[in-house]
Amino acid sequence: MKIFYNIRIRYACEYQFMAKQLTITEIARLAGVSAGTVDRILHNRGKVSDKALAAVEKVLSESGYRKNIHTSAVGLRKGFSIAVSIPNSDRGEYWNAILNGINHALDEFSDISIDCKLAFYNQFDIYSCRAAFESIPEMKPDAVIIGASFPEEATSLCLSLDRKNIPYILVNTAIPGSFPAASCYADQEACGKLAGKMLYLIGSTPPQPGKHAEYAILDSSLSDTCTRQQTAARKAGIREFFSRAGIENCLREITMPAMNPAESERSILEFIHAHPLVKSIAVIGPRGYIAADILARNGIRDVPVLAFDLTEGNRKGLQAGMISAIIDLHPELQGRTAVKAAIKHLLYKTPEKNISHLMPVDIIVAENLPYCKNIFLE
Amino acid sequence: MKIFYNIRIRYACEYQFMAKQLTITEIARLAGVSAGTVDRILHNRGKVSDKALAAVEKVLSESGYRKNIHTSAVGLRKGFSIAVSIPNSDRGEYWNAILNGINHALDEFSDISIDCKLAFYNQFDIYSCRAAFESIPEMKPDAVIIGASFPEEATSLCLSLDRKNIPYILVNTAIPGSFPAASCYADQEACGKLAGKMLYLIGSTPPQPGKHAEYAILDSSLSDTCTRQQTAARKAGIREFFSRAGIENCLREITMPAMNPAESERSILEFIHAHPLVKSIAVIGPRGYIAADILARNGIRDVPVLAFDLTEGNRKGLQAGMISAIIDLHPELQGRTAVKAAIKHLLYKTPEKNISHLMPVDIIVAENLPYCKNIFLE
DNA sequence: CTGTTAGCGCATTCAC
DNA sequence: GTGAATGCGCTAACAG
Repeated sequence: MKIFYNIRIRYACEYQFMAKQLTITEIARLAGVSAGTVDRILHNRGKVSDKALAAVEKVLSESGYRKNIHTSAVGLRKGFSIAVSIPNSDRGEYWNAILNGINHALDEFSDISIDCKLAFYNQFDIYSCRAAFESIPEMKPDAVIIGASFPEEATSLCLSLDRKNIPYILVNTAIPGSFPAASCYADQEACGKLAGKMLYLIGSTPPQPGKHAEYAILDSSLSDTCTRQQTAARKAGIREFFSRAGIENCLREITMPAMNPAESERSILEFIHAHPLVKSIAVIGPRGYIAADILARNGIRDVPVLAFDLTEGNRKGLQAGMISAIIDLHPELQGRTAVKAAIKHLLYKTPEKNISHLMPVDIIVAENLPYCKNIFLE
Repeated sequence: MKIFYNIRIRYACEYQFMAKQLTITEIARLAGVSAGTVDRILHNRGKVSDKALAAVEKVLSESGYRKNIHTSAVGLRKGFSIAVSIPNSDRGEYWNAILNGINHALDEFSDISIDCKLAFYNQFDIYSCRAAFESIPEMKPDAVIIGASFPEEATSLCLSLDRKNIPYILVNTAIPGSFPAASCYADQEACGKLAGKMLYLIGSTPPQPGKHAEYAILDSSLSDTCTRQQTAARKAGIREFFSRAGIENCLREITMPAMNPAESERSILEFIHAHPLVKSIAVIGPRGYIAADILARNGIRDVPVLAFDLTEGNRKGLQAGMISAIIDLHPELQGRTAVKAAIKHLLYKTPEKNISHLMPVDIIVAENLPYCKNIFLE
């Protein structure tokens, strides 16, 4: 938007005035044509004389006109339909936060009538994912929001949508080789670097003499392909931080069989006792609170835990002091941004494609936890 | 908003459908009255029979109706005028970020025609503040956004606006005894606690044997009354963190005469040499990078600096490694939230008053700096 | 008290 | 090719 500064000094203060938005009627008047002609030009649906076109484009470029998407939607007198396919998840879990963001955005834009169809699938069941993805084109949506767990299935859905010329937006993960209208995700390797720094910081407290310190990365093994790629990127980021900081050879790794509590507990405790120099643990998967709980129940209080994702469990772990810090990838913001991108794409008819919306990554500790939930309250 | 879940199982996935928004005409039809009557009820501008009122309210409550603020603004066929009075500041400074947030929101809501008049004043010149504040009522604005530096002047402006029944929104600082439509600010004491934790964390790296560690709070003295109140709250927060953590008697304070570079440098260096146990410094004012620069130029590399506010200078200091962490109070979000609150207040005719919008507080380090700017990109 | 009416910015249809 | 006319959700003025 253009802002015209009309500054004059008075007393000791300056005044600015915002420019008024021009309307289509106004543009038409200035160009000496009718509103209908301007509209035809804006939507390039033909049958306009070169003379009229030149006149209108001149006014358009000089005035910095932007159409009012809300009245535009009213004029269209039809809603849009958006299909969403993401993994199912319980309240307080990661994918549920993305869903919250989507719902929030639909709410925020409730004046644009949007019919949103959701097809959930089981993150660990490739067949349910195929079924969900196959049902998407059948819905004949105007746009699709895709949260991928299985790369091949996602790619095939993207290609199918490309063929049908239906725009789609990716959340949480980018899919190489696809041509989304937009993708909304956090840079996992950057998250890893941030995690590395926090792992290092929380692990150095309180200072202790002698011996060099060690830091642990805990990976919970059960997960789908996309999640594994993400955790690999996080791991690489952590290594990158330590390597850049010149702290070599201090990272230890441990895997936790996520679906076997007894075995998990055994291997974590064994690891801790075998590695007394470990000063802090980063839990790469979303279940930091489970590892933290195991440590707490076994009286291990001097090994702070760093977790990923502000899930219900991690949040409670942070409040209880069992978790020291959480890296937040803003899943709600991802969902919200995806819906906004879809609306933009549908209402502005000639939008750019393949826009990457990189999420902010935040460190949540006990002190700022109470303030971190209302980022996009209305 | 009400969401109706219309779930049916198919393949292995669930479908949900969003509810359609009802229109005023639809409400009128359901209640057996005309649209005009519904409108009168929605804006309680009287002359409605009890019977009609009851019928409409019934439909209203059952349908969870929410009016479309954008077409509403169109129907009003008039723009609103908002006056903004905040301290002047250069690009990249704190108040400029608030202004950015305001401009961003005006842009986001450019379809609602808003005429925004800005009256800047000099943060350190009470006379310019009086002049700016006195000019506000003259503008006859529909709503006012106030950024206060001088409590008395702000209070008097608030009272004057109260008398005239003009809603106002406070940014950055709350003003006791006023009745704003909303206030948008960060909890400074909470920021202090967060700063305390970070000060402690960055100060404990690398671990060192013997002697207990000390931590410093650096206060730059030149500032207006409101800022002094804020820095006092931050200081209290830092003390609170250390006291709760059971780390007693380890905080040292130093004041820096902000307008005297030579004197600042002298007193900081003197302080550092007199306090060799100091492990890290929190700069309470917005000019952390100046202190950081003094340390860097004098070869003091083992005392990490914690700063407040993502100003241009602090941002560069962080990138250059002279500053270790920055506490961000999201000034842009404050400005944006203020405008949104104003719009809400003006368009929904019966809004609640005195809503506190508490900002999130974030820790910015080198690793997440590149991702922290686009929180509310459209 | 109430329904009707006109008009806002936009998109579309339909004569000319 | 083009402008006029219509309708969307909403508000406000007006006539009964």
